[in-house]
Amino acid sequence: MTGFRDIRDALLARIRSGALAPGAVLPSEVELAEEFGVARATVSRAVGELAAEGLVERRRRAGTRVRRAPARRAQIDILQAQAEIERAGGAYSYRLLDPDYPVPADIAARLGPARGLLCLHLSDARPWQAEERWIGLDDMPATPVFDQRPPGPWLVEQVPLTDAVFSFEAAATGHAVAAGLGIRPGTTVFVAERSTWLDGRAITATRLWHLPGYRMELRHSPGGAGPTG
Amino acid sequence: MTGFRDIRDALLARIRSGALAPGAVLPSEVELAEEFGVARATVSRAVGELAAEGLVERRRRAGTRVRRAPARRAQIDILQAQAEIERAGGAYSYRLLDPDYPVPADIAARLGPARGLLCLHLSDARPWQAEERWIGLDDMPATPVFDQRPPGPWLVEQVPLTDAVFSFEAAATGHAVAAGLGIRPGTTVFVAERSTWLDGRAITATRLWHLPGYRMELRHSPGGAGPTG
DNA sequence: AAGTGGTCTAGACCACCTT
DNA sequence: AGGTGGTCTAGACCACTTG
Repeated sequence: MTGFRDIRDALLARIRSGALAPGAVLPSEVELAEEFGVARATVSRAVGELAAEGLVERRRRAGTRVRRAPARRAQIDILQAQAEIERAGGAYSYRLLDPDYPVPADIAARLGPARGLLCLHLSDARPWQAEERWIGLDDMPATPVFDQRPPGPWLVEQVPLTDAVFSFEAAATGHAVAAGLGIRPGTTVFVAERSTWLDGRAITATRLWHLPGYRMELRHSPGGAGPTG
Repeated sequence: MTGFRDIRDALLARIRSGALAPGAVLPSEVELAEEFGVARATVSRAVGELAAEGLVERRRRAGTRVRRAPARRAQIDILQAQAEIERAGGAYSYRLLDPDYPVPADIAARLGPARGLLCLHLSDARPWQAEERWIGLDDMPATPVFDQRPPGPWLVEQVPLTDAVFSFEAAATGHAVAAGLGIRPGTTVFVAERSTWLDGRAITATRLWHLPGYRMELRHSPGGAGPTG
């Protein structure tokens, strides 16, 4: 039996091989349905997946075209520190470094009155990631002390689903962060920042400072199958 | 009329409000179809989107549950330098720095015999990004000189769709890259690396070196609507 | 004006997994 | 064993946009 995956993969193969070159128009859904001997809805789902991945572009009346500059669209799963450490085979531990961490101006502008803290995620008792965390005080239930458990999981439970803005950069560590990580202050490292929004209001912001040499990796596979190598 | 988006958004609101707490089981598709007065396929599409975003987990017979640790899954669109510069309002230009750039061992291990080059992407005639590029020589049509046009678009046309592995890190610039960017050698900057694979064979690899202060930003919105703030 | 994709319906069968 | 999600069908109507 022919499923929507078969059709999606067949079209993907045509694109890869060049049979459907960038800019080319695909046969219409009706034509593809006849060719593959399936209902139009099945074709629609197959082509819809290719469109969601940015490989083709669909427009009513104009039809479906292979994109000339395919969006290299990758999905990242942002893991909590504990999950990432344990996936790498390390034993996770946690330490609160500063329960009353200052709130910089740019964060205050976003969050309004906020509480700051600095904590450390360790792998096999070695520092692995320093977390600056700021939590807005509006409309937020009384926050725990976070001296035993990290703030991330608690926040996820309080506000399970939110919008987020991520940014990644190379930035120089301040004194507190460097001391926590055990590196020289001013060392430039990889920083991942996340701001979390609910209904247009910022709720919490976090900056995650990694050790020198850290890499964030992600994979992208059009069509779903993972890279072999 | 009730569409699948309405149902998706209604369920999302229940999850956000806590009416459907983490771990809770959603009503079955049949029940939701009755509640909203739509066909089961419509409910299925709505819940399917939430599942694709990692907000709920579906299992046959067991039903659909709200994930306890929601995957914060974000989609990145990796832009070509020219597109990113022009989107930021700059005038794009290109310069080839070294048509015979050395191939480091780790790249050679992946690509086999390869050609290397170093080039520069400029915004308003100021260096913006240095690109180290290596192209495998197997099964690749004769490569142009790349003295006028960047290699990225040419490769996209040759091999429109490929798997890719991305990585991001903070790394120290070498002499050639630093000279191209006009910064001090050894400066640690944000680096984005991409390896491109086709059918398990590496085709090309690239390392993109940015200026100090560069940030890569991306947004994530469960359900599709963008963050308001 | 006409043809394309976008969506929905009502029904059906199946694979899978929990009970 | 039975209920759940997963998928497909055949048909329909609609929105859009191009020619």
